[in-house]
Amino acid sequence: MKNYKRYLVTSALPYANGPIHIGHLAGVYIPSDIYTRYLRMKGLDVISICGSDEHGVPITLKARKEGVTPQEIVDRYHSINKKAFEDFGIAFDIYSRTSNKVHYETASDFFLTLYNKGEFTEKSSEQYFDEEAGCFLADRYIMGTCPHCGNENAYGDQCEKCGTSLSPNELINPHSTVSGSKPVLRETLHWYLPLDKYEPWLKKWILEDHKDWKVNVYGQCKSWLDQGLQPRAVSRDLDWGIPVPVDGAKGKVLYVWFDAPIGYISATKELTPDWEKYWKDKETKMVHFIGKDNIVFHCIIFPAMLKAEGSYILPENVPANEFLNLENDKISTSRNWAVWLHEYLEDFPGKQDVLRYSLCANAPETKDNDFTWKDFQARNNNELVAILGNFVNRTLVLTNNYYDGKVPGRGKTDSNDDSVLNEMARIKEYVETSLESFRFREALKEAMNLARLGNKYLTDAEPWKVIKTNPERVKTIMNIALQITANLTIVFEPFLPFSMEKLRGWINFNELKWSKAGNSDLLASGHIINKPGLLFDKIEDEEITRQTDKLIATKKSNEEAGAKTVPGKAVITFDDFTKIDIRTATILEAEKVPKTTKLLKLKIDTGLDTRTIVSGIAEYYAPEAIVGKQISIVANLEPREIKGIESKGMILMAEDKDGKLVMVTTSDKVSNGSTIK
RNA sequence: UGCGGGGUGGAGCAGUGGUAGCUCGUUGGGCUCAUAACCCAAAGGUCGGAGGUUCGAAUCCUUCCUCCGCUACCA
Repeated sequence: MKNYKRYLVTSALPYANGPIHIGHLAGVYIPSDIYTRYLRMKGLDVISICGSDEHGVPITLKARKEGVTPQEIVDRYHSINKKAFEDFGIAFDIYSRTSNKVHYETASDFFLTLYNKGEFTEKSSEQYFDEEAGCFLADRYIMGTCPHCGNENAYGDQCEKCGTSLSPNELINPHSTVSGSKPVLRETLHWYLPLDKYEPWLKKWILEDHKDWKVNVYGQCKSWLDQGLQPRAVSRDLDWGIPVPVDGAKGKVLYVWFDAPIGYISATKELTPDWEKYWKDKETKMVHFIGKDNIVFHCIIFPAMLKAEGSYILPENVPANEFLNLENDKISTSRNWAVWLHEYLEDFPGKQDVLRYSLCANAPETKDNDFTWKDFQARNNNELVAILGNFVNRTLVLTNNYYDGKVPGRGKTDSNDDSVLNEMARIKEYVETSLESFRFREALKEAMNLARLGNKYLTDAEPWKVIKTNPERVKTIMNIALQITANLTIVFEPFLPFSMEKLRGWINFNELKWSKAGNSDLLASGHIINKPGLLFDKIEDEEITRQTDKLIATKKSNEEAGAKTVPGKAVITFDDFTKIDIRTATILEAEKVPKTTKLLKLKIDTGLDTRTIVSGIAEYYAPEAIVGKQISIVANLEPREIKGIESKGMILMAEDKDGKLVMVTTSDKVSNGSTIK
């Protein structure tokens, strides 16, 4: 393993439009915190960088919705999240923000360097422009009718009703959410980073030189590289963000994905005047902690930017985690399906380490995992209380009883003593190896094995019995139990900093050097320990029930919200209505469109003609079951090509609130082509 | 749909060719220093299904099913 002079650890910048939840913690911030705490304990030169990502369209939308400025939004969540991290002991050296002056300068300079080196290509394209407001509209600023489900409040990038992703020019009757006017297409110029140019280099750098990356990360990169990279726009027409620092770029800002990772650099600048040695010296090891949604930015785009700039180092590893679910359901901010950090601390004050422990022990390192309150309780009661807390308690109580809190001297050891002491040293190595390779779950389990070892040692040695026959021997036993306790404060420090601080206070021990772990003489004979308390408390069923009830209530209110029928549409004239040619028809043939999940190709008799219609009903109707059925169709809809088949018309379907489709038919059989009015 | 990542005892996971392992839970026993905590033992798996390669497969190949993420068809 190469030895580096210093470490630069970055954690994904949380987006400042909402609070932090357990998914963020488990995926990114707990691993990065454990890693940096460990490196610091080794006495290495390490800095941990994070901050709020404060640009981008969703923040401006949220601001508009609440009638405040974007700055107010980011100020709010920046301080909430900064505090949440502090409260949980996530020890960044700096928690900065991308609305800082130093970040504006850094990002502008970065852009200019690439610009002057001719690394960008320029291209103009047609985008929607709001003539009343006098600005270009980002996708999210355009609303209109969803061509799929008829929802009149679909956004330019996605319809939130049916989940379809859209592009603005697909919307029917698009209108600007800024002024309400109908936008027009207008030419606009943007700068692109030609990722394709870096493809050969990226292929070598990742696919050949970094085979050691986690399989999910490597696989995702390989997939992108195999498909071929496209130039990517680095600017947007928007007024919230960092202005593009060149002439003729009025009203244009850096695209948020370009500006955000540079935030790592500017935060470092803000932290130390020595920032360049962390970013530009090959002796620095840079590690990005992120979630799986961020892989492409940190493994492909940001490295390409750094490479294009030329003077920066590249990440040595990008240990991305998968996602955490909550009680079998995706965590979702908008559905309030989450455990928010600030709420957790209100319900479980002082129990940061319990959450840290259960999230790390169940971290989604190789696949999506599920957080359940029952598991949380079990981890606390059966592991933290029963194994770690109990061992510490047994040891300290016995020491106080027998020796009045004075560490007894160790006499001659027997073979069992020796093997326990050797095992202690070996556990340190295991924890270390696991941490170095970003296997935090495993590292934590190994650390817990030290407490298990201690429990077993006490039970085997039975000092409470031996004290009656051979008090000298008990001194040795208790000395060893106390050495194990002192060791626990070191190996658990990265994982459970709050509890270990408590424990160090009880045993008057403040040696936080990783190199001391495995040492069997941490507490000298005669060393005085204090009266202990309990390291962890049991969590009763009622507390867990309160949490699950809370979630059940959330689910219920979501269902009620979802059960609302689609809002009514605007009034139309009778003329409008008569334009629609609705008639009965019969399905003659039906077959599945190959390589699709939802599409059926139908041949139908409309009374006027026989025609083909492609319909997205395959999930609800089997082809053979619907041949011969009489249905209703819109006969005069503009033909459209779907998966290479021309579809002439649309079959009427009733869609209920969970998206189930049911055919609209007549109650009695009528002849094909009967009009419906 | 395409691509990526998963599917291993009740739960959560490890295990990339050589007798299937860990933590928790369960059952039985022991101990009493300890927050009914601790220690020992046992039960529990045809390693998603089906084919194949091999002396030998959870592990390699083919194919299918299924879950998650990104992506795509719903006129």
